[in-house]
Amino acid sequence: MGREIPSKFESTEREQIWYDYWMMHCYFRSVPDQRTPYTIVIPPPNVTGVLHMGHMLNNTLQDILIRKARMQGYNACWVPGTDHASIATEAKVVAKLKAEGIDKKDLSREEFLKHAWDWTHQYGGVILEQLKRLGCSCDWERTKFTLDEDMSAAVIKTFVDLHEQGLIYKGYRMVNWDPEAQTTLSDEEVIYEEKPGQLYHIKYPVVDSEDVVVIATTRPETLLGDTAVCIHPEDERYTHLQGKEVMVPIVNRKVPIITDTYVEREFGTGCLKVTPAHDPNDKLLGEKHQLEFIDIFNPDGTLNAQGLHYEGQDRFEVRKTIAKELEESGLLVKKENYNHKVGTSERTKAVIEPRISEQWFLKMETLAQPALKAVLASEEIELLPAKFKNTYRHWMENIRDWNISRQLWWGHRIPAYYYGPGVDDYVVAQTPEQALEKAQQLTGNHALKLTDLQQDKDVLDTWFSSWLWPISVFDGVVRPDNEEINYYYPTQDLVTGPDILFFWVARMIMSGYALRETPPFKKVYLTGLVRDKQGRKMSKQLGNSPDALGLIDTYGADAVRVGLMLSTAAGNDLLFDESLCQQGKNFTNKIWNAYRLIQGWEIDAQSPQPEATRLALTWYSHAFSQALETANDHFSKYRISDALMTAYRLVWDDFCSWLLEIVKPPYGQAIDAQTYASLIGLFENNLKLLHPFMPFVTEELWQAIAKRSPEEALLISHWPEVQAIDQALLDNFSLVQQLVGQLRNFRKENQIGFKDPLTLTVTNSADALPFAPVIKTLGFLADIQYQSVGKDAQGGRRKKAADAEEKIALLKQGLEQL
RNA sequence: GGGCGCGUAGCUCAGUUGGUUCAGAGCACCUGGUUUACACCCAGGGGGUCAGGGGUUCGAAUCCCUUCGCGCCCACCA
Repeated sequence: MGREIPSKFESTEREQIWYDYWMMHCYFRSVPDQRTPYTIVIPPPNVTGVLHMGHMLNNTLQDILIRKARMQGYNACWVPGTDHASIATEAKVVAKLKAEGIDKKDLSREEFLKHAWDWTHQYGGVILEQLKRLGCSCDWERTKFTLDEDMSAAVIKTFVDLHEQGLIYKGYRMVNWDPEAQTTLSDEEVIYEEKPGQLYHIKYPVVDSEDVVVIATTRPETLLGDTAVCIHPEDERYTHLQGKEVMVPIVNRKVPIITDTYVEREFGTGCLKVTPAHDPNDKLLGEKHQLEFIDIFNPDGTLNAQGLHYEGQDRFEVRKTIAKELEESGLLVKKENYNHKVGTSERTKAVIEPRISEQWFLKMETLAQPALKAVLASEEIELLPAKFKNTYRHWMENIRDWNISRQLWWGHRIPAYYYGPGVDDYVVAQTPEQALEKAQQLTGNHALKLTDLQQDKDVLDTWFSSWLWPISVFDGVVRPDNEEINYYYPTQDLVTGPDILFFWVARMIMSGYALRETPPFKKVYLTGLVRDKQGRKMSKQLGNSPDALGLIDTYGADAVRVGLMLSTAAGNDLLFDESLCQQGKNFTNKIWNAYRLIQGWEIDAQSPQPEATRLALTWYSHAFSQALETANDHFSKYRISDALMTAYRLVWDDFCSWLLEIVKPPYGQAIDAQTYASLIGLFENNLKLLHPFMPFVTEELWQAIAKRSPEEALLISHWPEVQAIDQALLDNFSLVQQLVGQLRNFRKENQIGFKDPLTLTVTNSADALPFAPVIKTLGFLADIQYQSVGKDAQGGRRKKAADAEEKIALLKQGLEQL
């Protein structure tokens, strides 16, 4: 690169060039060696996703951490990858096929999976390419996908092992059914939303009597599945009904009136209809009182044959028409408006239907114990910010078994093989061959063939692969003693959003202790949500999410990174405003122009270094060390935003506004060689400090300063060391800064131009005037004269601040005497 | 219903064990400046009853109580 550099940093073009340069020389590649490892595993984004603000935020943070660690001499390893996201991806593929006129129902499992893989191959790499544009220095050769063969092997092995330990079981349970995706969801995937609804009061005639009971329900359609009516045993209003039967309207089914203290007498009519197949509480009642379970729904949320003449109609449609039918037959007493919480699917937004079905579960209680201890008692794992510890504890202490089966095709298929017609006629094994062997042993039937085995149709919850991520990416599940897992694991930091604290973080902690008896990471940095300026969550529906790549195109990746980091304390939401990117861009430009100034000077090897310059350079090296120390401290506390602001002010204010203004040679004159060399050295340190935040512009300037070999790239240079800091010197300089300000005001107030020479008279109290030559230079002073005014009273130790104030006051006086 | 957190300048936020580094930073704003790195700039400036009230203390943004406003998490009231 020649001496001429453009007047602006051409981010779009140059960022790409530097990224390719790094990639070509493979400096992100890490292999185990003598150094201490510093490892981060990426929260794998959805394979078919595109980069959004949340990704930019947490990946910028990870990149800053990994780049700084790399510069500090750690063997930095950031493992990238993507998640197959079974329900989300399957939903997208189904929608795409539908748009093409293909119904999933008409496809075989194999045909559907082929479409899903095609989709994955088409879009799978997109988000990773976008991360490269952000500047993420991941170890790309290690890129993993949660459905890769080795990842899959880890999942299957874990399932088999946990099953053998008796932790995985099959259960006939009430689960959250998503009629849209037609699969079950774990409790964590259900979002409860307050929704307006209606409370219907319905008459149930008492058998062999003119009497009726009135029940209140928000879901009248479920009466088709009613198998009892329940009252409180001590409710005097209904004592006379105990032991009798009622007739369920429409279906005309005789059902018993049962009593249970579960019923709240004050709510509604104090009389509860019991639908064991479609309500978790009713299920408990049903089991307790041995009631019949009648499932009235098809998987898609329409009614089945139990729905009589409503068969085939949608549940919400039936709710309306059934109310109408009841009204016509005079059984509807009233309906009132009522707000209630409705469970919806996190992914499809469909209203959840509680349903009884056969599912696979993982027992959580024993797994949770060490994970709870690790965060709360031993603090082997630290959550940042710590306020999430409470939330974590609450969840872990009340943990429920994890429903890990999903009625989907896109995912890891459950390794259970049925050899007979019964629901329990199965064996669990890693391969069909092993399954056959087991089945033969178990049944004693050695005539069993592979074709006699039927593999379970369900796949595993996506998180059942993600929870192994920090271990499986190093092949630590299948080969638990390999060199890589022993070297890289446990990882250091995990950076992710608090929304997946339970889905993912807690479960990784559990798998870490279950599989390796160690924590998967030491710190968890929980970012905030990215919100818009009005504080609203960014979402596609609102259309308030800026186009992430568009921002990079407009401002450059460095600027966007700085913009994001400027106001983001751990765990605090980030109110994002594009002007932050503008601020980032302004800073990029400022750094760029500082270099343009320096490199534009002629160098004169002969001319001596001015005293003011010598002093200023000394001061800046101390100021730099102090800022570095502060920034290091912020980093150690994961206060990334503060670390950046420290560097920002150092470079903008101290370096550009003070140092460069002092050393700047008069127009047309050359700079002495010694100063130039020192200045370049100091500027290089600035670049190192800024590199983790703004990798591109700093590398560009680093390479512009001198021709460097790939081994000398800034990316792998060494983080600066903190030198001894002379605090007195720094204090003195801040006096200088104050005094120069006073001088400027003095000129302004008295309308004295900068060309007019001034003389400052200093009394002997301030005769230790620090940095006099600097003051002379910056204040455009002709001279500084010292004047004795008698003995100075120096009684005792005066406070530094008071002393300084006095000095400034005296100096001011000196000015007024001019 | 239970739990956690927040409220400091116009905006976004620092403010560690109460005290002369306590009222701060960045942005925004106002005033003045540009033939000589950068107007994506420079110099200066204004601006806060630290949500309201009460208490503890020699002393409170900081600790306690209370009211109001906001956010998040958990929970089976039909």
